[in-house]
Amino acid sequence: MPRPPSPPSRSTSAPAVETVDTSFLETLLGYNARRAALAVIDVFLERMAPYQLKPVDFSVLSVVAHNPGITSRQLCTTLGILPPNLVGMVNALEKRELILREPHPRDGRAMGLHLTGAGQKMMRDAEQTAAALEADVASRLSPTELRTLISLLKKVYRPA
Amino acid sequence: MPRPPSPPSRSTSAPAVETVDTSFLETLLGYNARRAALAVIDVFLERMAPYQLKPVDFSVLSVVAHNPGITSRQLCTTLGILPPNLVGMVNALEKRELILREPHPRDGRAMGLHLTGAGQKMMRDAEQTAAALEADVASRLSPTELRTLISLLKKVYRPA
DNA sequence: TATTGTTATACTCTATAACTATA
DNA sequence: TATAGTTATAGAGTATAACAATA
Repeated sequence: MPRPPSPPSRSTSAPAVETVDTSFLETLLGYNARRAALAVIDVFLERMAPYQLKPVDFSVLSVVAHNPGITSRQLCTTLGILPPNLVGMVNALEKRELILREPHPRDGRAMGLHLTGAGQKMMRDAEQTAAALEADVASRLSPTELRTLISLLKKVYRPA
Repeated sequence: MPRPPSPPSRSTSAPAVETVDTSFLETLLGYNARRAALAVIDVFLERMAPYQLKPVDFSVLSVVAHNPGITSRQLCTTLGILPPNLVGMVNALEKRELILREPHPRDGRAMGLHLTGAGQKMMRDAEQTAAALEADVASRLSPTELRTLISLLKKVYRPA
């Protein structure tokens, strides 16, 4: 198992490190996926600030919007959030009158989650903003490249 | 601004929510990139457990391995870590005798970071394990698709 | 005056155990 | 008994301010 090129021999008068070599990390999918996700999230935080929504809040509201009556448990499973950690988020969103809990029609233990009128109105704008912001972040990709990228990402994390 | 198909009319005897619809979130690059990154990281944590390396530790060691003499400041800039948060990591890696601090040749304030012999030996195995693990996670992608995916991700987060 | 490394500290995120009320 | 929602709490991860030594 050969070690490729001999290291830059630190014992010379070489200037320690001038330009940092990250070529190995850049061969790793995990490294690149994380950097890309963080880049998008940075812009997300800026542009969604007017709505006071962080990515998790947005995900919760969006899933509730498209699945009225969904239970907390279902939300947790879908988004990979642990139940104790969801409670605070839902409480906060309820205090902001964007979301509300109603008794589940057939399970006395569960609560169905719904958007309020204000919540629905806000999410229409917020989802549009999110889509626009992503298009900006991915502006160096053609529409076809973006579709390819998303489809390949799904292949990585999707169960089947 | 029309609202597409009428909602599943919760007021009927409909079963609240049966299958959760995440189709909107799945159109978002940020959502998909984050899910994919988390999927890779999960497997990373399992398979790198024998080395007792979390993703950050691995990144630090890998960059030091390929850039002997690099300063803490350079490491922080490269990996997006804040200086106060790097201190503890380097201390821990130093205590494990994988890394060591040496005075910088030309800057009395700075310390150059280097891998120990044990650190170099371990990272040769660890980097091989990381590459193998990623190939497994991306097993549903062809080699060409994986190359495409990584190249598109770089286009998203890279400065230029 | 500016920068490197560091300490102290606070805030957020994520994780575990255990309780209650319903099933 | 098992599950939904909740509480309390612990542990990572991430953030800012400030200081000593050196540039």
